[in-house]
Amino acid sequence: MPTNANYAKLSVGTKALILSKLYYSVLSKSLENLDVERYYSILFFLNEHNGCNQQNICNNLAIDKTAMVKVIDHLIKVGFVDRNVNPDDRREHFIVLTKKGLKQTAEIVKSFNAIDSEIFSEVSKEDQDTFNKVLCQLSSKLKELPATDLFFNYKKTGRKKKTVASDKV
Amino acid sequence: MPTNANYAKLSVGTKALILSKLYYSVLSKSLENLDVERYYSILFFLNEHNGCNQQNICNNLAIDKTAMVKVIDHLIKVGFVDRNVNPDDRREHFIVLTKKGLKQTAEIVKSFNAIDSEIFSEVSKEDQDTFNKVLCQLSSKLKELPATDLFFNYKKTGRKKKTVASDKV
DNA sequence: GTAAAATAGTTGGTAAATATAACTATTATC
DNA sequence: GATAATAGTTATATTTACCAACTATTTTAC
Repeated sequence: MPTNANYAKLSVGTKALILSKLYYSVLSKSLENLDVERYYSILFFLNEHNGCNQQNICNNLAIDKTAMVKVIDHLIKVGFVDRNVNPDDRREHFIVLTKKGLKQTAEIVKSFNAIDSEIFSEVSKEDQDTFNKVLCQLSSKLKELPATDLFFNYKKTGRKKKTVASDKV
Repeated sequence: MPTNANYAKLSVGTKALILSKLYYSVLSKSLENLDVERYYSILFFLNEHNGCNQQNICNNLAIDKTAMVKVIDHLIKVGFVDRNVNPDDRREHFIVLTKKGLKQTAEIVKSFNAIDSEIFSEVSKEDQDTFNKVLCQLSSKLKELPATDLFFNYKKTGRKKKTVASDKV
């Protein structure tokens, strides 16, 4: 019983969530031999932005900064990164991959790339470009969406929610 | 400092995860007045498949069945659904929306649709079709990916992972 | 017809993710 | 110099994810 018809009816948010679950499931299977079992996207990001601060990772990967503290703590514990105070702005802590972190992150990057090229292998270049363009557009749209304005028909509580930093994804 | 360049470099799995986070953040803000604060995708699915069994929801939304038990327990507690044993196959439990569940699920469906149409509003019909087609292709590809074959360069542990049901998303 | 396998669901435990509020330290702004 | 803003931390509570082991029921194979 194939359920492509069921799938098509889902919201794009739900389809994206399903895709990410399937993706990370495959990814983690392919990386079982590493010394971390998760945080792959963070290490992937660090590979491109080695030495950035924690807030930067949070903004680019849509991760809460209080969660990031524990993630970095863990990555320090397993010897993947160091946390260095920026002498020019002592509020900032630079996150730097160690030699071990760099080595294993290279494996992570390879796996990410291998999965991407595998699952896109039968998609035309044009369709890939369109897909990526729309994906980016949707995220941009969502970031600027003032939910309380759009959904005028729902009564709002007085609750405040988190703000969005300027360099967020 | 816009980070579209950073975003573009991420894997499709990570981009999808970010999209889903942004999406559900907007969604939950728009539905703060309801008697549930999550499980929206499950209620959305039930709206189309009222009376299906738990496994069916799991397969279509890529949710673990042990997690589903607790979700359904909660939805029963807040009066959104009933859990009825199928007399023809007493292993199966049908999940049926109550009158209250139907009413509030209608609001959820409205919100899902409102967000989708809002964020797709500036995307051409052709691009929408391409996007959805590729999204579906990627999920299908991921489901059939035998990670151990793809990543021949990684040593495998003896661990077994979960199997994939035939009607999974 | 019965044993074995498969399926649907449940339980319990562990670890991790998520969210929030309150907090320190530091720097920027007025 | 007071105030606000920023980067990060701590603490807490809830939810989720994952897995192994389990019951109950139905299907399959011999």
